[in-house]
Amino acid sequence: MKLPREFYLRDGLTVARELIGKKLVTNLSEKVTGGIIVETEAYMGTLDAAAHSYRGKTERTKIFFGAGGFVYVYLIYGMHICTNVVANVENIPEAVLIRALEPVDGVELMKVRRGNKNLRELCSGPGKLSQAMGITKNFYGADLCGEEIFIETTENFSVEVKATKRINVDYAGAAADYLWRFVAADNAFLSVK
DNA sequence: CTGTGGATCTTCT
DNA sequence: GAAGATCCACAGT
Repeated sequence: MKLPREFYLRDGLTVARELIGKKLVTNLSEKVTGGIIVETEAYMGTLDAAAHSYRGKTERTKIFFGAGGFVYVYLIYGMHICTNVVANVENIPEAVLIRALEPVDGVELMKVRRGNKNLRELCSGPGKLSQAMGITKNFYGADLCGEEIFIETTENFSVEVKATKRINVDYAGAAADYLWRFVAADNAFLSVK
């Protein structure tokens, strides 16, 4: 079952926590790839010095300020795409970064996109999973309630969710210590070894 | 197996 | 003009 718009209209921390164990799917030119979300981070707008939306609305971050359930992608370090899900209602700029997936559907296609890496290397990081899923800058603003990219519920995937500190945000002052990263406990496909 | 540095470009100062 | 929500190749152990 595809998650409805209402799922995304709640606060970013709730959305980040509940996305663990759901399945992210892309459907491009009849080619489907999908994986279980095992790692997320919440970025909480005006409360959070690490969030891109912290300093207000710009051309890049305007999608943050719209309603939840849309995709925010951006280029990091000049070479990698990061995939985020916008959370909460209009004018509350929160988002959830998808950091790792456990590959499920279209694994062969993922390997082609990633250059024949082994299963554990396909989606264990934000740049990697974006490449494996075929997500590019063209997905900026894509609707998660549409057909090309969406998140659905899963059966028989229950895990313990753990909250930890976020990755690579030490520059964000006090916000660097918030426990706003959520992981499926002991999962083999997390981005950090 | 671990550690280090290069690649590459958008955004905001 | 500098730094960033990263990844990978390559060198050394």
